[in-house]
Amino acid sequence: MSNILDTFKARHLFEDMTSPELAKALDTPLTVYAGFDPTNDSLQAGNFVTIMALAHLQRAGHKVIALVGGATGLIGDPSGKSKERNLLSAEQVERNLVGIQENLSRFIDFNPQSPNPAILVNNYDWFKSFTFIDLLREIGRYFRMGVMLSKDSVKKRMESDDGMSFTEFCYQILQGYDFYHLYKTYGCTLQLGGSDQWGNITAGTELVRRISGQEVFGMTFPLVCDSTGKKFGKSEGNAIFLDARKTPYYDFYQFFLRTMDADVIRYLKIFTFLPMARIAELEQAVAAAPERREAQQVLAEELTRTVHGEQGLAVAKKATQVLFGGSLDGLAAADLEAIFANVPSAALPAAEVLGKPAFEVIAAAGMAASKGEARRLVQQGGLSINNVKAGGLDRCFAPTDLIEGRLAVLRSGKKSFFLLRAE
RNA sequence: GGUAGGGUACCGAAGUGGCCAACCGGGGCAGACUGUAAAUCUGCUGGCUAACGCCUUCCUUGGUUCGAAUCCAAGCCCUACCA
Repeated sequence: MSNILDTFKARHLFEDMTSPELAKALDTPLTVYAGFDPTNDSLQAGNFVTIMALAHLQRAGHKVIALVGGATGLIGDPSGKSKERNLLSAEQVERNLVGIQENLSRFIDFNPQSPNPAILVNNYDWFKSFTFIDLLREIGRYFRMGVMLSKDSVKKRMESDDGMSFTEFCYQILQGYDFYHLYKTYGCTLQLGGSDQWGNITAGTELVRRISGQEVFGMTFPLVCDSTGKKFGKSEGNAIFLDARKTPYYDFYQFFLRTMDADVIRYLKIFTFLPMARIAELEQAVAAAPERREAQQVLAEELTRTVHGEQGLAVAKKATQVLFGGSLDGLAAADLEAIFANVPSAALPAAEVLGKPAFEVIAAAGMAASKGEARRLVQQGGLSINNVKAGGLDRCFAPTDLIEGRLAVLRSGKKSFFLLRAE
C-alpha cells in the first residue's frame, strides 16, 4: 500500500498534491473522495481518469467516497469553462444520480457486503436545507476575498469578455464545504480531482484547516489529452458515454480501437489495470509492428469488457469483424439486426425506399439532417449501401439493395453506420 | 444610475446602404493517401433544386429608402469603467 503514490506516478495519474506529508499519510488507510458532475445520466470517457484513480485507491485498501454534485451541479463549475452553464433542474439531477452509480459500479465496489465498500453521496442532501444565512455565518467567514479572487478559474473568467456571475463565483465555497462535510461525517482526509480542480480542492483543504485545525490533503491528476492536444473522450464531437443506450458497444469499442499510436501506451497505463510489465510488452509490439494495432486492441478489449461485460465485448468484436471484413454477403437479416442492435436506425415504408434516389431516402430516414446534406454526402462518394460505395445522385434503391427484402446497411464515410428497415 | 463599447451562421471574426446566403480562421462532414493511426492535400458546410435559380437569415420590434446586416427610433441582453 505504501507505493500507491508510485503507482499513480507511473500511470500518469499524478500531477500535484497539497503537501508532501500525503505520501506518509497514504501508508495507513485513508478515506478519499472525488466528485462527479451530474450533468448527464451517464458518465463519459472523460470521467475515466477520476474513476480509475478511485479504483486504484480502493484496491489499495482505502475507503472511497464518490460524491455526486447534485447541489453543485445546480450551480455549475466555472473551472475550465469559458461560459456560464445552463442550470439543471433538481429532478434532472435526481435522475442522473441513478445512472452514474450504475456506471461507477463497473469499476468501484459499492456492495455493502464487501470488506471495503465504497459509498456514494449526493451533496444536495446536505445543501438542500442550508439557508443563505447559514452559509454566510458558518462558512462564508472562513473564506477570504483575496484568495477567492486570485483563483485561476476566477481570474480567467473575470478577464474574459463574458465575465462571471456571483453564482459561479460561489462554486468554490460549495465544493470547499463538501470536503469539510465529508471530513466531519466520514473522516475523509483526501480529495482527488483533475488538475483543473486544484482551486476548488484547496478551497476545501483550507476550509477544513481553518475550522478544525486538521490538515487534510488534495491530490490532482493531469487532464488527459491526445497527442494533438485535444481533450480526451470525444469522438467526432460527441462524448463517449458509459451507458450503452447512449454509446453502443460497437462505438465504445471502436473509440478505443482508433487510438493513435502516440497515445495508446499512455492510455493503457491510465485506463486499465494491466500490469506495467504487460504494457511494456505492448509498447514493444507497437514499435515493431504499428499496423497490427495490437495495443489498441488490448485497450479496447479491456475497457469494453469492464464497462459492458464479456457479452458487450463480444457484440462489439463481432460487429467490427463484419464491418471491416468487407462484404456482407451471406449474412442473414437477423444477424445484421443483432450486430447493429445499437446503431441508429429508421424504418420507412417500402414504397418510400424502392426506386427512390438514395439521397432522398437517407434524408427521409434521418441519417442526414437535410436533403442538402444528404445530397452532399452522395455526390462526394461518402455513402455506402451494404458496404458497397453508392456514387452519383441518380443512385436509386433497387430490390437487390434490401437484404431479405427488408434491410439495408448504410454507411457514411468509413465509420458511421445506419440501419434502414423497409416495411 | 452615468459613460463608453458591443450583440453577424456551430464558434471566433470581417462586412458599416445595392457587387451579401454574407471575406477569412477554427470546428464539423466527406474524398485522396494510409494501418479503422497521425500528418498532408482536395471538396462541401442556411433551406429547396440535377442545375439556372428561388426562399428564409445578420438580437427584437417598428421606421427611413426603389433597395438595409449596414441608416433612424424604441426595447432586450452582454462587457468595461465610474457612481
